Amino acid sequence: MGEATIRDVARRAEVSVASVSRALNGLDNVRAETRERVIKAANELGYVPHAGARSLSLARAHAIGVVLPDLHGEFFSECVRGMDREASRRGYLLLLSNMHDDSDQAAVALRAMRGRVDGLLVMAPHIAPETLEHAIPPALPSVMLNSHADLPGRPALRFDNRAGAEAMVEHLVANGYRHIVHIAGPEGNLDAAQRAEGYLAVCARHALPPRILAGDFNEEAGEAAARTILASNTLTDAVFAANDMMAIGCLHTLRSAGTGVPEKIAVAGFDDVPLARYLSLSTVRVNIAEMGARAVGRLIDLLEGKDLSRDSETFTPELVVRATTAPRTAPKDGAAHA
Amino acid sequence: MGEATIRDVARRAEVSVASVSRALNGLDNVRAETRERVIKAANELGYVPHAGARSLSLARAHAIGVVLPDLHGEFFSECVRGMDREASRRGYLLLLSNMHDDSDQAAVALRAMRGRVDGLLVMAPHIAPETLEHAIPPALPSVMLNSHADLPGRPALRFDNRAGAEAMVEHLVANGYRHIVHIAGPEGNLDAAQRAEGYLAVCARHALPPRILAGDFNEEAGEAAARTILASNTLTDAVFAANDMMAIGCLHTLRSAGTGVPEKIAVAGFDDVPLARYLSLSTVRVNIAEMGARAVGRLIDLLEGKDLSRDSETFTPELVVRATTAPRTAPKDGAAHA
DNA sequence: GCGAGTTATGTAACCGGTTACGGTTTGCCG
DNA sequence: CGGCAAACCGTAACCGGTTACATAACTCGC
Repeated sequence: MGEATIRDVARRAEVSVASVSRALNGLDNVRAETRERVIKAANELGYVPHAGARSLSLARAHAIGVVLPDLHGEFFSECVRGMDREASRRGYLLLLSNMHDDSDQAAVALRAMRGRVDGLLVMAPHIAPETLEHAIPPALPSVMLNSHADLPGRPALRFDNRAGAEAMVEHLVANGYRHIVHIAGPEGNLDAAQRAEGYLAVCARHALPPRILAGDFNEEAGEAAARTILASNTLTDAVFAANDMMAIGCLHTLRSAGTGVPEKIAVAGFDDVPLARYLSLSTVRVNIAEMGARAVGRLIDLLEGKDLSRDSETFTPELVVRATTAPRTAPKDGAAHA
Repeated sequence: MGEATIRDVARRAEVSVASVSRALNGLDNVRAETRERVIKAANELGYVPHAGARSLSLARAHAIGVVLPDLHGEFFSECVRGMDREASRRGYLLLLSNMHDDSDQAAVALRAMRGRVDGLLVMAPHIAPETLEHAIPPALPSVMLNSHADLPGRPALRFDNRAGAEAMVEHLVANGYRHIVHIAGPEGNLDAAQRAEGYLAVCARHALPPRILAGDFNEEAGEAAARTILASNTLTDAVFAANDMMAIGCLHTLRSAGTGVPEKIAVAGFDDVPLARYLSLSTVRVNIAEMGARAVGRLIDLLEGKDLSRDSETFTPELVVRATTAPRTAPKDGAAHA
């Protein structure tokens, strides 16, 4: 039933287990003829080393644990794709574990990694730093992605949501929009909070009246926000949503209601999901795959002692201007939506 | 440096390692007072059991390996999302490994799983069955996803690409289209081949002239196909692409060239990516997340001896009719594109 | 107060690898 | 051919858990 073990190979090649180990791992203190006998026996038995046992005695698993929150669509796959690319390039496997917005469950997930992985990649923008610090096994090297604060000894990689949001709102202002509404992301989410901050900063800078509608990163929130905007009698000539999905929901609802975008109201999002291009939605692009790959790279450097600087890194997102924020054509301060 | 081991806990609680193991694993032959002492000691030391060692002695890793090809966007994330949901519900972790279209690399990836996972989930629509069978460690229970043929002893889950394609082409015929071109997927890909089969079957059934253009599942292939169609003087009133991305590329190029969709040429895809809805693209929906979850469920049943029927399952995809295949309005056999 | 029966605990083997250490061969030299 | 170093190889300990088995402690009935 069970697979062949190193002892089976040893028996068959008529050598000791030590020689088998040495031969298969390419150590040089093995006679060529012995090595061949071993390799032959291993092939005949279809021997595959038991990674678990190996990592136990080496204290090295050649795997890294990835703990992600519930990410949507592209975001998740891009992130994992980037990580996987770098990991497999450097001979590591990825152990995946979602953490469904629940910090107890997160702790369980993190503990389950002990003894299976050499390091951890943690993305938890919704969990408080002290909770997190307490949940991560202290001896596991780890790299944080987009998390709240820096944890001592663990480099953090994040993108500058605030700068991205500022760039977008500045762009709107430059294109003549003055009554810009922000659809916020979920409460307590760090990305969302930083994007809102950027929005507020630009409003303050230009003495524009800020207005924030609640949202949760889902399309429906964008639709609801659009209805609120249409129903209210507050002047609005642009909407900056905290992510693309909400922007898209908003865009659709506005257009369905006969409100031209961008003629009456401009719409902008954040993330640059593939859909955005097709809808000509102006947005802010974050190269999440690259960040994932970089995070894996950093972690492995750390594991292999190649990187002793535990510095954090910030990725600056890129403004992507498309048709939904075309320069305002109506009179400078003319009525948009009443 | 290293984390606390079970022996440290034993020492501190002044009991033997056996008692620690028993106490922490909830066995009942431990005095209540002893158990408390052990738990206290474990907490004080921040002890977390070493999963690798544990799985070595239990011969159970509580992890399952997932080997996927290079999937695009949503497809990948949906698949992994479904798997993760079911896996974490049942207390398993996912070990992820991409297999970049290269069968040697696939073999390496599969071997690396030995001794880390209890079973395997393999999606490899591009790898020959015999190669695959040879590459999978024979003692590892596994479930195949969308792979070529059935492998003995390993259940396969797949969706009925052929039926989906037939449904779509029948729909086109029912809506009055007679000159339907198919944009094929990559050579050697099973999904692609089956979709083409479905297309050919319906053409034969209605005595329509089949016409297949090469493609590779990427958007550019759809664009190229559109240009070919526009340039050729063969009559064409509908395009059925083997996946949505090619359909979308085709759609854009046709419209940019002033060819109305669906007035002049209808366009249909396969997969129902989120984009499809926004572009009103008719397509065929496959619930990949559900299939992933089901695959994990089957595998765990198999591992835990709950499912001894090694039957394969087929998921039937669902026809999603949208605007790009609206009923033909022009004269029954009028000129479409010359 | 003593033996049987029950329950709690400890000792040590084991899972499948790696590797320090010591022993045996081999090769080379004088 | 003796002697020594170098090369090769085997034995056994170890990684950190689990658990069969042996042993100790405790209960109970008489």
